[in-house]
Amino acid sequence: MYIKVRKLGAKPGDDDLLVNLSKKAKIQELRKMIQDEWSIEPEKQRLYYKGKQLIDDHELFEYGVQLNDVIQMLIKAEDKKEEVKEELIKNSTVREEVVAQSKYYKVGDKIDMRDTNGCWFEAKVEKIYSNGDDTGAKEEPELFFKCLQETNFLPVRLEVSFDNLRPRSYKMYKMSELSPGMTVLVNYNIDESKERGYWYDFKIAYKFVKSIKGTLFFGRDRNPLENVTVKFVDEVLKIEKPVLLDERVDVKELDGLELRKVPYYCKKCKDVPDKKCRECGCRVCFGKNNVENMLLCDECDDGYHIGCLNPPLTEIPEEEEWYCPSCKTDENEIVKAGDKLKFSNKKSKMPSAKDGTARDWGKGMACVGKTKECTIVSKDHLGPIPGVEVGTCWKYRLQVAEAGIHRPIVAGIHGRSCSFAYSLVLSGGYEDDVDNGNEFLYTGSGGRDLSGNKRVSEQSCDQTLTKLNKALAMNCNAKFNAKDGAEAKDWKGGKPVRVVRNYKGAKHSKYAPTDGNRYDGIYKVIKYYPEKGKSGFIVWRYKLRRDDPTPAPWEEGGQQFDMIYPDGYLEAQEKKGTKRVLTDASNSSPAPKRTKTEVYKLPADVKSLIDEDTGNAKSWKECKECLRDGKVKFLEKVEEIFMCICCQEVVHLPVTTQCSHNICRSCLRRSFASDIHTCPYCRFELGRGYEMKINEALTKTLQKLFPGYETSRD
DNA sequence: CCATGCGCTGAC
DNA sequence: GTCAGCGCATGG
Repeated sequence: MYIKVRKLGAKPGDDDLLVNLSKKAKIQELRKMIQDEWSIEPEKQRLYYKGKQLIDDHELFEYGVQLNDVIQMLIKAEDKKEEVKEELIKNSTVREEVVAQSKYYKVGDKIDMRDTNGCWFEAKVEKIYSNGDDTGAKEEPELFFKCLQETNFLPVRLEVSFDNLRPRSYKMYKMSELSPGMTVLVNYNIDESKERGYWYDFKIAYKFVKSIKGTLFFGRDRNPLENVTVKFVDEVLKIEKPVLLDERVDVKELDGLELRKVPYYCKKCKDVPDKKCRECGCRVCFGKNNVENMLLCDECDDGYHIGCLNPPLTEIPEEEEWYCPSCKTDENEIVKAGDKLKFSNKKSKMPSAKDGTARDWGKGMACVGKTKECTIVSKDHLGPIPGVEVGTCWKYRLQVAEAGIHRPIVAGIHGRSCSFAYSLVLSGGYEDDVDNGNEFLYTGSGGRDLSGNKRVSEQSCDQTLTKLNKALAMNCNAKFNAKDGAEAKDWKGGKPVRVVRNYKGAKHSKYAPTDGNRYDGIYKVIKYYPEKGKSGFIVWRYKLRRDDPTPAPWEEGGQQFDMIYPDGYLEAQEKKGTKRVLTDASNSSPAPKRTKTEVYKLPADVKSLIDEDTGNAKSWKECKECLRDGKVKFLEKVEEIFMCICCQEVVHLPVTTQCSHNICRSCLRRSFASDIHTCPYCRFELGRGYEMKINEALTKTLQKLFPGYETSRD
């Protein structure tokens, strides 16, 4: 498995260290590799993953580190005093606190406070005290300020020194007011410079027409990060200096000032208020309301309304720690927060946890998990996946799953016995398959002895028409018959099945790709019947025939695209290659060629439709900027731009409002609470009895761009 | 929770 | 080339 190490503040991809490690590797092994490559002693490496500091003697696996994940590294400062200071900023001390007075701040003040990453957060002063320690601040070095973050979500309480505190910024600069040399407060994302991030101090070096470039200060030591381009130039704030209480003038602007934008707390629901969310909402009711009565599990971080618990609680429990019903079961194993990592019950029960396994399972691609998930359509979506073309090739099944084409990683059929089959893979794993390209005979699953933790085996008993076999039978446009099977009179009326061919099918089929997995389009079940297979046991057989407007890859006009590899895979292979050359001069296999991205040219019909859609001229302009990055990137952008704010999917029968927002008509209708209709996105008043006119041009464009768009909903 | 599964690769 | 046997995703 390969992962990346990135110095805190480095640009993604710029100076990332790609390391090939087993997921069962210990943290010290990772440190050793960092030392070898970057000459940074292990003691000086502070490694972070998902907010946890990585500790020696634990495996990457235990922290849940996955393929291509990024480990952040902060290089520890030489100075011991600095560390003490950091601790002071971070944790409250248990020593006696004496209430104290500040010349600059009083309790209740709206301020900005800086955390150890150098990010400024809106907060209020809760308490000012001294405990005899020196905080190292220039002014009022003896004082500690206990501040509570102001946020719509879960507030953090920090105790900061004078230097990490200042009056709340409120003045928004106009572009014309900015000039080189100014130090301002900006929004920036250190990991993904194009995304929204947190708020940092920033010194302007250059000013361009629509952007500013300069130095960003981040981290505890205000490390300068040069050549940073700020994306959110409309949100640049003036930094306020501390003012003596005697000289203070009240700032009216602070009343009713909205909180500054920060990255979504929840990427799933994009923080849309009142939208129920199973990610960030209560685990029982999915509601996000009533946050003050929501308990967070100290183990899994999931939230629960006290009233939703069984039995419900009437008030927040006194104890500092609380564990949710699903984590509480292994109480004796729970380790205090900040203490060593807890060994999860599940992981300790896995076969690899036992000694005696000679083989290291964590190295290759055999046991890695998904790093992406297809959310364009739901898991039970029938038909093509918008944006995925016939002829698309992926190296691994895992990627096919991530693309949403065929979700299981091993199983050949994806479906639900209570509905239909959605997709299948022809991989030559069953001896009774017969592949003639436009038509093939597929074999059901089961009838095999999988004991001994196996995934495949030879047939050893009769198959039944249940589970996945039943699901695939349901696609056939005929009355379900679990005894004799059935045949469709009108086969095209059956439910669509996405079909993938795997290179292993080449054993018996000339239609299989030479490598990887290829999406071959939509097929339908003509008939299904039980029959004695080559093994002598009964298998269920399914006859499928292609029903897809796009020519198949083997037909005239059909296409087969360049192989898609997992992110970072080729780089990792390349690296392995060079390593081998260094140690063993005999072998120098060239690294696989990278595929060049080809500029995508819009088809003429799409182009004119886009021109017709004047209401979205600005949005389309933004999308078109991605054309040079290729078709995939362009479509991703279109998806992003034209996502409905209510249902989080590509807008369906969209209405374009006067305020230039696109919302599904059904979503818009649902959002109207009173006679006065407002835009659910920006609250712009659309007027009484607003006529929800569908944007025809946009609808048609989306249909053209995403095959299957029409059927992708309802 | 448990059962299922047309992948994947190191070891032999 | 063959094959044992792992974590993972998914459904029930």
